[in-house]
Amino acid sequence: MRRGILSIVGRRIEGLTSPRSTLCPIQISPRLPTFRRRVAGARIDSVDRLGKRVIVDLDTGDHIIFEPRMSGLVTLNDAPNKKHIRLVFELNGRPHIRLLFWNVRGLGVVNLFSDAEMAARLGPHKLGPDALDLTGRALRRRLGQSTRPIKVALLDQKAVAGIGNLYASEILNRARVHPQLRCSQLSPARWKRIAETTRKVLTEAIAHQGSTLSDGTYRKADNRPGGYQEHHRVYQRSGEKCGQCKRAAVVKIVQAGRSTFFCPRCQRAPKTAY
DNA sequence: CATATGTCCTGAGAGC
DNA sequence: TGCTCTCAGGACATAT
Repeated sequence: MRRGILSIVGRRIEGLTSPRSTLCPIQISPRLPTFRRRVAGARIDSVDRLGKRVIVDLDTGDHIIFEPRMSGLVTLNDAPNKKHIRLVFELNGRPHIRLLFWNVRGLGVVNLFSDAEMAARLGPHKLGPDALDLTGRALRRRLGQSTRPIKVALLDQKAVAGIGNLYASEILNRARVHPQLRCSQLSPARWKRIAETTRKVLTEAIAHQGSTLSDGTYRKADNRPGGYQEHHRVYQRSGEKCGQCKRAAVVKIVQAGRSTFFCPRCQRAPKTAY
């Protein structure tokens, strides 16, 4: 998502509009008139990613924080449909481009933060290390004492930033760790394997430009579907053969109100410390 | 403090 | 242009 919009760097924001919509408004802070005033004329210095957020840094010292969340996108010029385009940033220069915030369910959030607000809201005590930089040591330090199931804990952005529900199941399947194991049961070697697998799975997913699921909402910046869903070994594959061992059937359970998919053959629950 | 649960929202799909 | 129901899930608020 970040790569797809890199061409906005160097442009200035000429306008910001929210298309008229009968849908619920996205959460935007500060409110649109203030937001618009603060970004008007600002030059875009860089585009970063932090966990699941896309961060646009302005020469005014402000930062636009996009949180597309589920079924949301930050994209250029074109979106899966017009109906769910929530914000349009008009940029100067040629060719003409517009930065779009597209969001189906209205769960997306857009914030405008100063440097100080960035540190307070997205600093290290608010957000764990990015999943692509994850080490077994860091993961164990943050979660090793927890009594939570490992799958639930992996979704905690304060422990590690960037793992969503889909990838938590895929990571544990590849690491061969049962999702219901408590964090405190896991050995250092196991934490190391989970961290390595996290980096691997997310790197592959990014290389394939993400996963477009059955609802078709996730798209690359050019509005074409991602390809990683073809590589899912367990996610949304209940009853099908596990993509890893190709023998046992994938099982779906619910943890903390979220679906978890796993392979009972690859991911056995050990009887002793693990 | 740690952990668990409810809540927000729209659209897809199942079942009748 | 059938209707109703369930489910999907990030992050936060609230409860325990």
